[in-house]
Amino acid sequence: MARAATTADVFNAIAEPRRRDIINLLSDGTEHAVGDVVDRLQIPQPAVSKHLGVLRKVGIVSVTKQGPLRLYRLNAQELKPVHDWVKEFERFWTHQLDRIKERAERKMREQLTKAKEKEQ
Amino acid sequence: MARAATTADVFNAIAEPRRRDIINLLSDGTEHAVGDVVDRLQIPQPAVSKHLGVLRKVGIVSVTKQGPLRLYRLNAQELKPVHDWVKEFERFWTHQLDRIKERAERKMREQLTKAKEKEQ
DNA sequence: TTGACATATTCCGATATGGGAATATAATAA
DNA sequence: TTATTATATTCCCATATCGGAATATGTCAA
Repeated sequence: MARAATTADVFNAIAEPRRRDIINLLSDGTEHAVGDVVDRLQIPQPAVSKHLGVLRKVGIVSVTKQGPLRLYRLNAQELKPVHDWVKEFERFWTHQLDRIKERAERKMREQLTKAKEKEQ
Repeated sequence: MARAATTADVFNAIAEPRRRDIINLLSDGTEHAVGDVVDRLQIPQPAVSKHLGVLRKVGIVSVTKQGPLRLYRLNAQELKPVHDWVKEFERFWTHQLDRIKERAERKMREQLTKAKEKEQ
């Protein structure tokens, strides 16, 4: 077997930087025509259409037709599995911050102690 | 150009389900030998070595040698970029929950109102 | 119908993949 | 040294990729 298809799941779909760019652009919650994405991200139109096709296949975006335009909108909740998975690791860098904070506080207490000692 | 290498960045590296499984296994913070991963995840040893190689290349895991064993440990902070990116979309499902909560609360207030009306 | 515009699709080529099987390498013990 | 155990690497294959270029499709207006 080869590498999983980009349309296999959300994790594969968002591996592409340009697709994340597109998602970011759509994250304002409004509908965007393909040409809009092309203009704003400076990506050739066929590439945009293809990327949107991948995102649509995994449900991250949905389309509605309006005349000759195709309006894409974000279905952000499809990203929740990614969030849920990576959230488990939040503690690793949060705790790191805690440790930094603790060290800073200890230092401050030490400073206070020193100052008090001087007073006497 | 073809699809980006799995070692191109964290997003590509974690697209593989088995690699996420390995990351999950290592998330206890302790060191694990390759054979341990093989036993627990029931993945052939060469596959595990290859996946760990990808994860090492992007910095998600690091190795130390201990006799014939290679002990792998997680560098979870490397997952922060993923967390940071996807966190932006948290509001989409959080707000959804808020709406559900609001509806539930409104319903409860209505119930209370009805009960009061009955009292009189 | 014809033309103009918006978008999708197809074809191409270069590339990397992940799995399996076999094999190589490394460390240690007997 | 040799055997054993742990792990990494190599080779092969089927497959899917993304980008670019060209082209097809669809919608509307004149």
